[in-house]
Amino acid sequence: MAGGSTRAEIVAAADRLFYEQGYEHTSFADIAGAVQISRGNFYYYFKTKDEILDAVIAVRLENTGRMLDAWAADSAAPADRIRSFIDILIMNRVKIQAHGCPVGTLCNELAKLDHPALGAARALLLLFQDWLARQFVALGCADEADALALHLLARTQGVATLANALKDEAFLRREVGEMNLWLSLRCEEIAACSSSR
Amino acid sequence: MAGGSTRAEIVAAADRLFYEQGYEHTSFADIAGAVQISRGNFYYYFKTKDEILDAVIAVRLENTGRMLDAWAADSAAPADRIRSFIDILIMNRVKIQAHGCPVGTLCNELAKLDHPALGAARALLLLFQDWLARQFVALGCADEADALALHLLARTQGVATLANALKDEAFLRREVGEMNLWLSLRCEEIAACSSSR
DNA sequence: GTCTATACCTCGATAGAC
DNA sequence: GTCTATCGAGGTATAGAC
Repeated sequence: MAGGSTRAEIVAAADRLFYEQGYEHTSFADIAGAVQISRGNFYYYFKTKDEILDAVIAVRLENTGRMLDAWAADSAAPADRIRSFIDILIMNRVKIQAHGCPVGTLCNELAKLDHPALGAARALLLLFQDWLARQFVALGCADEADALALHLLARTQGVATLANALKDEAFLRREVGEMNLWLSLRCEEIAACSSSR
Repeated sequence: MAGGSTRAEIVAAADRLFYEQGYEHTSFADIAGAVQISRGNFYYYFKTKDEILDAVIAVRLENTGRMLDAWAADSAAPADRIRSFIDILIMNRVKIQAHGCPVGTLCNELAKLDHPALGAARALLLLFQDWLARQFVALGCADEADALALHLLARTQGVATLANALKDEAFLRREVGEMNLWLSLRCEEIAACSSSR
């Protein structure tokens, strides 16, 4: 259907522009221009700017869920799955250096604007947290799974923030190495602990 | 002098509002309203919005420098000085949960806007990095001092981002504990290494 | 479903009286 | 040094022709 495709195009363009320029800095004219439609037509699909933000967050939730499913399908071992998560910093290093983490920077901006959609954006973080926590449970750290998930999430956020501010790829790669090392040490501890039982 | 004080008041109000609401979301009317002067008078002190941003960053650089000097004066031991840095997350926890890290969120926003002042904002991060690196050198980790400084800086940024997005004080306190533990382990390693020499 | 035209507001910025 | 008045640009949002 042509209508469904136009709507999807608008959301995709808004998704990209909100990431690259920020939510508030992106105008309807910017989005309409990117999709090559008129502003009037734009309003046929979305009445307010908040509506399109909700749609963008919803589509990001879907895409993130699919990505996590793919990582789970690619690797059976929980440690390898967690490494897939850490490696997004490398995979997306160019965009991260240019625009930061899409999730972290959005939450950041919405918090400043005191925007009601912060709750929805927060769900994106919780999606990652829940998925990571499940991997840590499978790894044998049930007691601290949530804390470990948040710890790793925080470290990736910090690396993304500094990589963006300093445009320092060597730093980014070094920190990814540190995170993988941290994970390996955790795995060794668990192996030692369970074999001594 | 009354003139100098008005200017300082404008910068102080802009500093606070840029932190709380973001740079772009804060209008001249907001700042003028906070200082209780007219918009016209505002332009007597600052011709453009970029000018007041530069002034805010300059005053933040001064204040940060003073804070670092105070920490150095308070503690002779480099490890204790580093702990002073880590503890700002606790000291400023309420504001961090509400508005994030003043430095990180500003760099974030300026990167999205592709704003020329990003370079100046980056100097704020480098001020922290240099100071932390000097403490790590004094601690006996000269070879990796810069990397350790950036690592710690990244972790505080990540904690601030998540604490802001999730409004989770328990997480913030837990991560501060982890960072202090990490520092203690580093100190033990150094002590063991130098005694075995 | 897509367009043009436009209302209405707030923004950054200027001019000039006092 | 402080004010009022105002400009032009650009923002969100609406009305209505096609």
